[in-house]
Amino acid sequence: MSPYDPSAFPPFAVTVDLVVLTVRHHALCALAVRRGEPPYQGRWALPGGFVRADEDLTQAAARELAEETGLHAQNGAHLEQLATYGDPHRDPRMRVVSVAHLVLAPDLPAPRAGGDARSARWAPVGELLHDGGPERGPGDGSSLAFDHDRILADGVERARSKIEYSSLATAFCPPEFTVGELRRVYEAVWGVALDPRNFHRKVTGTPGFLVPTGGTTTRQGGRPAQLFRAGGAALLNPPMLRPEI
Amino acid sequence: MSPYDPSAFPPFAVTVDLVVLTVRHHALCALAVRRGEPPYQGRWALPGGFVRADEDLTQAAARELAEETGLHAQNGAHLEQLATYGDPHRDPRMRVVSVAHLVLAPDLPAPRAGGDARSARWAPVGELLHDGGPERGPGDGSSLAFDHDRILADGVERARSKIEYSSLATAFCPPEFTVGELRRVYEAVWGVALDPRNFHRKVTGTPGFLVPTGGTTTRQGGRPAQLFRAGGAALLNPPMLRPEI
DNA sequence: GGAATAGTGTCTCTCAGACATTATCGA
DNA sequence: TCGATAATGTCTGAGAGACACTATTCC
Repeated sequence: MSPYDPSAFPPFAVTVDLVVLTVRHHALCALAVRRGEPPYQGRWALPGGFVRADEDLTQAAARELAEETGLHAQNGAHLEQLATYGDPHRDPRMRVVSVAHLVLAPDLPAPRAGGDARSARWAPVGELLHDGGPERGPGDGSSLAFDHDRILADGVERARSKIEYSSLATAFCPPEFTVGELRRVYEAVWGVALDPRNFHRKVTGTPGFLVPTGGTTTRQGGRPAQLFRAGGAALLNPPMLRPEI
Repeated sequence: MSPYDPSAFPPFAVTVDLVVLTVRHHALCALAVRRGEPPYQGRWALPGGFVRADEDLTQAAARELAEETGLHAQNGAHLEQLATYGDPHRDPRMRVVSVAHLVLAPDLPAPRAGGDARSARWAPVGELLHDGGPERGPGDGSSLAFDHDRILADGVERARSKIEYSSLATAFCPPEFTVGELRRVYEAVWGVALDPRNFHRKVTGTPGFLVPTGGTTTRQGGRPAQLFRAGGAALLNPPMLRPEI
């Protein structure tokens, strides 16, 4: 290993980008902001910004999250580092390394971006990732700015994988939720239909996953459903199984 | 999101650090190099170095790997990004963000570091992470430089977790290997004993995991064992199950 | 023959998947 | 009463864990 030479290291800009996911209207949605300046002016992008000289990467991500959504990572939302993207040409102006973070949040009020609703929106990830139909494709102007398509795809795949073996699906739910609401989260994130009976048996039988609050709700219509809070367990054992294809 | 201001971003140094793991003598070992200059002069550290101005993060990791071990990522070794560490004070001299990478390699010849064997070694991760006994602890001079203890711990946990649901355990083996050799890899990485009969049934019954070469070997002594190559499957379904505790 | 490792077989219990029925609300 | 959702129960097959036996080599 060559020794450090503090006077001769190449300077980088370091940013954080956020993949903020939520479940709205039975669909997995990501937060997108419209770029107001070049490059990629007018295109949708993931929210993000520079890491400041005195803050940690996680702090920077939490600060950007609060600035973009008003959401604080301690209020039920989950924040974790996703991956780092550093292709030399990912930003045409300078060398930028971006540390992407993944946020899982309950369904929120309309996003805000400096108060301008047209510059921020929740978009179904299927639309953003061009799964919506054959008429769309990369490079036709509908894809996200920079390499944010890939970052978003990586974040979605992380979320889909992680709700299998962790209790993170509860991060998409309000503080108290029903088994049916939790099932609809799994169905939206995975894009599959799950058997309500097997799902109910599974989640209520996994130790530490759900804690009954004693209350009930009829907000979904039909018979009143028991309310639960997230249990303390971080890892599910045995895991939830994602149906094949 | 505040717009880019190319003239006013805080400059960072970006490095790659490597968690290079292998299985030697029935133990999971990591590559450590001795630091030749301050800070932490004389202490063991993970190999690594600066990312150059024109190279991608993965390229930088592969280059450092080749410089430290002579190992090329295409020769059976596995290289993937691990996580990024950017605490403002992780390096006392300047703001350094390190993108850690994880390498899984077969048992190699003795490491080299500029030809000086005393400045690089394979160390059992149990020793490096102070699991060896109560007489050792953080801060007593036996821990790694910078935040490399944590990086190593994260890399080891990634490896332990990933061989459950992927075929990556074969990256610790030579191109042709026996079921028993693969079992000893799992035993070393997880630190547990596995039932040879159930293990054999499991790995040979998982589609795409192992491909018989037709050859046999007696290098382990005893009855000749069939030789296998890694199959094409990247993900194991159903996964290998790590015994509890 | 003895020691070592390789390979196969059997039993049981857990659990996921498929499926039916009853319960309790609002309109 | 109807239509919605919630909750519980039964059956079956796949598979993991525990365990016994045979096979083939080198000494």
